[in-house]
Amino acid sequence: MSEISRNGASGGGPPGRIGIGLELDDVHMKILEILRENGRISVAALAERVGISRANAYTRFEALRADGAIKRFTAEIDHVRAGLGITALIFVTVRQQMWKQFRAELARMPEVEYCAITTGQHDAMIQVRVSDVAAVHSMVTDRLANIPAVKATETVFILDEVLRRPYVLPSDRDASRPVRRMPQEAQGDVPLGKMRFVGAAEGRAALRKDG
Amino acid sequence: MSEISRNGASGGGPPGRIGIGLELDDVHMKILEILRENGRISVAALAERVGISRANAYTRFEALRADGAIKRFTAEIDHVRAGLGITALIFVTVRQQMWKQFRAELARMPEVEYCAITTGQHDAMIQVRVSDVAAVHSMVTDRLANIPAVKATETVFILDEVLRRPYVLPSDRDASRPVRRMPQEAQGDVPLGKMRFVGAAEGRAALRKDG
DNA sequence: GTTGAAATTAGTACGAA
DNA sequence: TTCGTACTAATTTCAAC
Repeated sequence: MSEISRNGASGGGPPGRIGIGLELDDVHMKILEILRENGRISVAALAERVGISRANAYTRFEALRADGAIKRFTAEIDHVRAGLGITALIFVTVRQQMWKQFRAELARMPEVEYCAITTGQHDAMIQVRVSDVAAVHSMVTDRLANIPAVKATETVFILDEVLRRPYVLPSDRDASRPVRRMPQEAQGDVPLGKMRFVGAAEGRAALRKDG
Repeated sequence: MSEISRNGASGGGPPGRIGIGLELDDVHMKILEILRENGRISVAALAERVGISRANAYTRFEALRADGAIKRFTAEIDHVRAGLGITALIFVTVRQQMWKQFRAELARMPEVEYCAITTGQHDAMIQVRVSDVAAVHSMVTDRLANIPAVKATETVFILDEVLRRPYVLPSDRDASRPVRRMPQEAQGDVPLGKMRFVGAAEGRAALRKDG
């Protein structure tokens, strides 16, 4: 089990603490970027790449860890090689006032790699990795459907994972959005009809409170 | 850019090689599990936890890396702390025969953390992390809508990331599915109406070929 | 916040089981 | 293959600046 808090905030920090604990400067950001692409780099090498002293690098490294800005270090596994060749997304509609139960049941399903609460038609999206399609079917019909909190599910299979980036930081964003434009002038000749934003369903705002 | 191949297979291996390069035994699996929860553990400590010699651990560690079973080591960042507090899922319908262009454009969008091709109503799901909701709007209307390959989009926001596990390996699965049951007897008194599996749309099978 | 030197640990090589 | 040991290189810690 590894529950992470609202939008990932205060991952490793002391529970109950709200707000920022550490003001992240450019050097912190650079450290995070490097650690995202190489989580096993030594702090000494990190210091050299960032252009700071080793002691400084150790201090900042520990601060980032303690603050929760770095949640954990992990190895990305090739699931196919590991015997889990099937990935599926299951969109779940959850009965109101039953989120606590839903989350508890999720914790008991090791096949679930990721779960997010979303706006839109469904309430949650879970990503599962299993060895074969039969296991997806079993997962949905045996386990999910038996949870009273689950009102309905919709399952799609992932045919290909095109992209998985560890480089998502504000410094990347700046490069792609050098100028902040007004939506009106930016849209120009774009056919707006092909876009759709889906907000939360009625009464959804209350759903997070009892989770 | 970090393109990963079909369902993540042969991630770091030599291109063009098909099939398994390394038979993964229980010891390999145990190593993968430990590295998923602690990507910065020393090989010496790894050897001790697995119960093998250091030399053996180094050999296996390198083999897993070279084989591509371990794709990379990375630090999981708290995106809120890093200034990217908004996460959204954008479901994209892609015009057939234009996947190559779509993928090329994706590579130029640093906000995109993950992209998968799926069955179901839409063709792809992309996950983006940005600093504010305006950036999502800008992303969808300015950038995605201007891609000819994009026929339509549907955007939902992630309100909370409940779970992100690094423990998805067959050994977990075995614990949760100790007995392989037939679907019929397994379903029992489950209301089947609430589940829905969504296959690929017509003509979708051809989509991956020109990607 | 930086540098440098001591203590510790990591990584490599190689022979034996 | 795997293990154990010895050897070399690098990292981390700590102290002074």
